[in-house]
Amino acid sequence: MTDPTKPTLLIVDGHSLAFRAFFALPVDSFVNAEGQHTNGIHGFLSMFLGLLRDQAPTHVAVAFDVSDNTFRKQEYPEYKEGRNETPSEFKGQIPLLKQALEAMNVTVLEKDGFEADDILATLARRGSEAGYDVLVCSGDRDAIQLVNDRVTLLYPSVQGVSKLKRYDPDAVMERYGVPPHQYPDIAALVGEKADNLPGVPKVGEKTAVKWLAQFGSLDEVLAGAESIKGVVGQNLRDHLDDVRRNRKLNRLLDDIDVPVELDDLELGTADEKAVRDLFSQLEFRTLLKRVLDQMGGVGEEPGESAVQAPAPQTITPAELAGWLGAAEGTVGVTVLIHDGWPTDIGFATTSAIVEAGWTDDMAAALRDWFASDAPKAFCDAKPQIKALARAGVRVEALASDALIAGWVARPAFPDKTLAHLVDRYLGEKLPEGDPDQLIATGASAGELSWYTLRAADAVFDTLPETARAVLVDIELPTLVALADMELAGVTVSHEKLSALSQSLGEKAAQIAGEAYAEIGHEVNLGSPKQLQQVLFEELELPRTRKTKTGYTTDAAALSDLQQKTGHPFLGQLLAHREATKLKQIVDGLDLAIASDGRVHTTYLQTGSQTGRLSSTDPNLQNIPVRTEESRHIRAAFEVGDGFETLLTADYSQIEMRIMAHLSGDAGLVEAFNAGEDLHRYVGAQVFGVDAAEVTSEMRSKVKAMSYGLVYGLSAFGLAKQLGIEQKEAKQLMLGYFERFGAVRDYLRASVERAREDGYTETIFGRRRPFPDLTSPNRVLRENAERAALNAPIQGSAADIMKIALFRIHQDLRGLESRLLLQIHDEVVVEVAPGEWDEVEQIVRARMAGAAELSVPLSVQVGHGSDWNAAAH
DNA sequence: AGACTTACGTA
DNA sequence: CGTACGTAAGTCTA
Repeated sequence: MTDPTKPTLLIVDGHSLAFRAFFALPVDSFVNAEGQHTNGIHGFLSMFLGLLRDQAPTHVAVAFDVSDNTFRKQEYPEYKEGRNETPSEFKGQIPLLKQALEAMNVTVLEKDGFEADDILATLARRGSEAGYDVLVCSGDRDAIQLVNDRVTLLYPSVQGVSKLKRYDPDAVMERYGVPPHQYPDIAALVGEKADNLPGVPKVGEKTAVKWLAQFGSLDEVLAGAESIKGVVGQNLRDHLDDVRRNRKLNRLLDDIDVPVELDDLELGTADEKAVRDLFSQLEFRTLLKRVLDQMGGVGEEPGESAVQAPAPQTITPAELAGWLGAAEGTVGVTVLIHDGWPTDIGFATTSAIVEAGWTDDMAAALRDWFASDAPKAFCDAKPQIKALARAGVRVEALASDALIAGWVARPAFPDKTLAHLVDRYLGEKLPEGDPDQLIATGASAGELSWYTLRAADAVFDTLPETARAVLVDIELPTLVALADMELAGVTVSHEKLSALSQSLGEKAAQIAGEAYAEIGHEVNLGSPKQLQQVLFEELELPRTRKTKTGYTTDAAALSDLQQKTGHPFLGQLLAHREATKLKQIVDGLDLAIASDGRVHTTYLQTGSQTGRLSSTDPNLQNIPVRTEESRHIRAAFEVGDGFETLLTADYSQIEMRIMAHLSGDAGLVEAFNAGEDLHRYVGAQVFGVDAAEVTSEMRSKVKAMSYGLVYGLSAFGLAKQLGIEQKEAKQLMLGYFERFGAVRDYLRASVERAREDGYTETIFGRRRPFPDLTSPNRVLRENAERAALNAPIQGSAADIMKIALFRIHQDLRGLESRLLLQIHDEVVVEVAPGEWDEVEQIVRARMAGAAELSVPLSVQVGHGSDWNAAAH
């Protein structure tokens, strides 16, 4: 590479390379908890560290442009005009990059009135005169002119910033056909679009090289312009001044006053504390490790380099209780599972690892410790806690779950595995198994526990105070409740479902037959593509809203078409859709009934960006309820054997109440405190009539408006939903805000606040980053605005329900009754004989008391032998 | 087989 | 041009 006896000076164009890195790395994958984009910084530093490692420079400097106000701009005001605006996600990365370089004790240079390339040129000259090997790293082609026997250019290739092409004089000759000092002549003739320097029309590299070879120099080309034939010759003659101007502007100044001595650029060691602080804020784990490894020098934290896990000791049941009793601090735990049952177990402190296969003796030896208040850290605790529970081991004192901590930190990009967390937060590699080996060759249960413990700590350290409270006071207790709910499952009647499935199937078949008769042939009614053929080409119905691949056939559009044309096929299609959809849900549900006659969903605690749960396999949070027919499905959810009844409890208008609380809108707060029918009350206010005079039409309008508010509904959307003119919708909104203006003020202020902070926060401190709020892209920005408007409201509701949920779960200890389901604002409890009164009291108190708002939390409770009956 | 698209169920 | 999810079927691509 470079001569080891000579000092090597590396000079880097910071701005141009960070900008290339910005476009090379996915912008959305590099966002820290504050919403700061970091892809340009990350990409630059990664490349920079690679340079330090591979080129081993002894002296280093990174140069930046200060502003657009350069001597070139003064000479030619159009210089660099017409460029696209710098993406907002990139702005703000440069100051942080400079901070990072300064923390690494790398000299950062900039000079008012000049570009980074001029600093590069000056230092390259001074370095080569002083006998250094000089490496110039820039993404600007003008830097090619700096190449000579002592100066090599490293130029990023199109594949990305990490691949740098070396240009020495021979390489320049080979690529451009001229020696380096002549490259600006080519550039002057061809022009540079990025700098808004037009060249000679129709002249490209080929022609420019030919002329230079022919005439010897640019001056001679210009002098001999008369002799060049054809259109290009004329073009050249017409643009002589442009070429001269280009050549003047693309000459890099190698004698500007850079107030630094070469000795000052000697590469030192990083300021470890500064690097740690900044990289922790930027959430750069891997880079932190690389910096400390490469530039660490003194003061490395003990243990930091010793990332080798302690050797795992296989332990006997007899020894285990003693080991656990002696362990200090939080213990990392990993339960390996097969078919829901434990197969292996491992424990780790920061300094020791023990592990063993799962046996009954082991279970007996563990039971007391797991039930004790000794703190335990898991990674993805829920399935492990469930497996332990199946084996008769109850887990108390869940101190951390690394996976959930990672989600609380970054709800948009939750790390899915321990390996991700170890990589991101520890900057280490989790030993990987060979997937071809039948027996795992990767980390053992004990080793996984060791990584889990350290990763959980590392994630926790990055969390802001409020997020720590969310994790510890809300998420972890919720997790324990969810594990029990999943284990319990809910009884679903196979008999009811198969009867339903059959009748829905017959209904669908009959409707399909009628539909085929209507259009004269069969068609796959489930195929949007075939339906488009039928609707818009055969039947020649008016086209609907466009989709990516054609025209939509969704229910709203079909109803609309039906209104317009009255074509019978449309009604048949809609009815068929409904029947098949229901049948599909029924069949899916039936298939999910386990051997105990119950359906056990899995709640994803890290599945949403707002803080809500989601439910999968099967999803029990979207069981139909709206139509009469669909309620038969809910009727198949029954109280289980040995229990007396199902209890359902749901919050009334919880999101509107939260909005009343957050906005402090006197009218809305009063509406809730009045305790009447909310929409009737609001309707009376908006339409200026007595509550008794609010018609059902008025009521449904304000109801739609109220709900829409929470989602950032526009007049357009409101009009569409209510089937009214946009003008009327606008009037409705105006009337609404006349009475409830503080709501609008709150919503606006809340989005503005989020734009400044880069994130939203719920009442309980759960944060969600919104980097797109400052995007220049209107669609992205407005989408982010609506989501940011909704996030604190939906998220606060989720927080409240979680708090209620785990408190109910705790209160139900000692009773036989148990929680079964959570559907966002509703819970379902299976009540044991004789426990109704107590259970109802617990549920009401815990739900109503989950948060102290300026309006009451109203809870509706019902009971019945099935879910449908209980809902009334 | 896996990714994408469309459609649709819930709060 | 209404937020947050999960599932299934059809269709396209490898």
